[in-house]
Amino acid sequence: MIKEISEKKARLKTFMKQKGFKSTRQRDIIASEFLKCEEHITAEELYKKVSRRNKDIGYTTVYRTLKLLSESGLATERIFADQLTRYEPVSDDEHHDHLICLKCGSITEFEDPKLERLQEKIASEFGFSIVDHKMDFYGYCRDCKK
Amino acid sequence: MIKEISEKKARLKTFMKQKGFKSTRQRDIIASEFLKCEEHITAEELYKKVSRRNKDIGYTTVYRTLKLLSESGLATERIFADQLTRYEPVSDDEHHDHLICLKCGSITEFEDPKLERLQEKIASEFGFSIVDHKMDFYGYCRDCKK
DNA sequence: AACTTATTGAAAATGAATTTCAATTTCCTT
DNA sequence: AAGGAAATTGAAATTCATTTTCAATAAGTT
Ligand SMILES: [Mn+2]
Ligand SMILES: [Mn+2]
Ligand SMILES: [Zn+2]
Ligand SMILES: [Zn+2]
Repeated sequence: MIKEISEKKARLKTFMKQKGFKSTRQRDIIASEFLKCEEHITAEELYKKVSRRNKDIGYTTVYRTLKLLSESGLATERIFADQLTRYEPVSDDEHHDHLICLKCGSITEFEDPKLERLQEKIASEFGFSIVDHKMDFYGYCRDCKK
Repeated sequence: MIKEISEKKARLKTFMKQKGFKSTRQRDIIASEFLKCEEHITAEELYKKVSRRNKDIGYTTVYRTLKLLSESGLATERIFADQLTRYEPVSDDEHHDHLICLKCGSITEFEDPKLERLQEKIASEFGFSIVDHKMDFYGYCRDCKK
């Protein structure tokens, strides 16, 4: 997993070079912190993590770097019911959906090919071609429903 | 359908009386305009419709009345990818999901019991009990995909 | 009519996210 | 290594939808 992180950082560097963006100390720190963190993090949460050791890195730069990570394909933006933009590291190109607990806030991921196929089928009945979809379940997780 | 509207307005009145809210000219106008309008409207859009004939009704009151309509069960709040809060009249307690066209912006509604059942099945595998879900498809409608 | 309570609209406030801008840094070219 | 164009940075200002505040007004109860 440490290898995976440096591999991703290498990918980011390639992306930046290709786009004419510059490598900076800030981007490196923010990206490292992001890539090793738990999933579905907000800009503010990441800013706090980064600030712990680097008091000179600005809020704005965290926002900008998270955008950059999205553009490079290393992060995905997600917005759940609280309307905060969250980011999660992308592991290859696997797609997944989410179960969000209304009590503890935990987010569980799942993937179901049957579901994806059914979605395509429904869409095609309307002559609709799906580019993307959002599928979030809100309710109570095993621990919270008691 | 005109009967349906006045029926809903009656329901709203009952709700307001029960909650100790007052009937006002503004609420009546806003609710009427909302209930007869096309679906998935934003506060601003409704404000414009209302303002056309009633230049004295404030923006804030439209926001507040839309909230009231939600609380009374006559409207549902929906947020799609543009992050604007939209409201749609609720017809009984039927549930539906949405196909949103990325080109023309049209929103098509659908309902699929098979999909709902599959969702329950997936959730139960995680010991998760669903309270609500959000399922939006983004892509191109029949007309726009050419 | 008198009175209590809710409602209204304008303006101010909120809060996440974006933009602006002058100072600094990166990195390409000599 | 030095110069210089172009990108980046952080703080502060701005945006934009939505909410809150508050004094004036309207509703509904007695
Ligand atoms: Mn996820
Ligand atoms: Mn709908
Ligand atoms: Zn939980
Ligand atoms: Zn379309």
